[in-house]
Amino acid sequence: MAINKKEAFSQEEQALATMAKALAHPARIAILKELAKRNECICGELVDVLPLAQSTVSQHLRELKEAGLIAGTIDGPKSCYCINESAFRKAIDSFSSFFKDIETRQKTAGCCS
Amino acid sequence: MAINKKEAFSQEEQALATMAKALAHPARIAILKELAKRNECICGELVDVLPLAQSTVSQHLRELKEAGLIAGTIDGPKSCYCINESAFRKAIDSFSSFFKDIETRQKTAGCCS
DNA sequence: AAAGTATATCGCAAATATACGATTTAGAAT
DNA sequence: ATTCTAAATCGTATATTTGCGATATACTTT
Repeated sequence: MAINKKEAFSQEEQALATMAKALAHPARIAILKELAKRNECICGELVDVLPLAQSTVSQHLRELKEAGLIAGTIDGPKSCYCINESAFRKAIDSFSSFFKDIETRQKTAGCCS
Repeated sequence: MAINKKEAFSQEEQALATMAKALAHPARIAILKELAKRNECICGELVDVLPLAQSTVSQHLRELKEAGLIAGTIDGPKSCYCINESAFRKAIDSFSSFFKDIETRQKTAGCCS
């Protein structure tokens, strides 16, 4: 019975929800912070920093990559990841305009606040 | 094997991930937009607007309520929901400072961009 | 009191996410 | 060529999410 009804919503709503989902796990938040902190790409150092197994970290990295938030290149036997700035900025813009939209419409207090 | 490792992360990371999760479904994005649009609280009109069954909408509303993003009061036989402005603003601040943090650290281009 | 209306909750099925160990892949070093 | 190292992928177990119909709840209207 759990058919995916997500397609029934607007592109914009779907896109924002997808970005939110990419950020919906503390491990992925931590990964993004760590990547930004080090600036230059790192790889398995994340495994040392995070309280997760190597395979689990790899999985989270793939999710962030699929969402487009990070990019990865193979550097010898290691893998090197970094933040995809343009995609990230687009994500920020989506969130910002959504938040702004909510805030500007919300002029007066609702009946239950 | 899927023990919850979320507690192993910082409070801040967990809180942000929780907020992101609340926004991680297009139905919940749509609900928030609709609530903001109408400003005054509405209830089951959401069921008419959304392509989902009444029980499913109710479930999404509960999730948003648990995340603190909306408030609900019982108004006779109907239920009345609206955006919890202060909580919402706090959420916006969390996202903003996270994004800002990422952006400011990310001065130079990473090795794989 | 009885019937109607609006919501919430329960129970269930299916899909997806989380996590890990084991294995595979691929380049580096001996 | 063999061994080593780093990372991705596979297989699997469990947890959570999504979705719906059916039922329960609670207030209104008749």
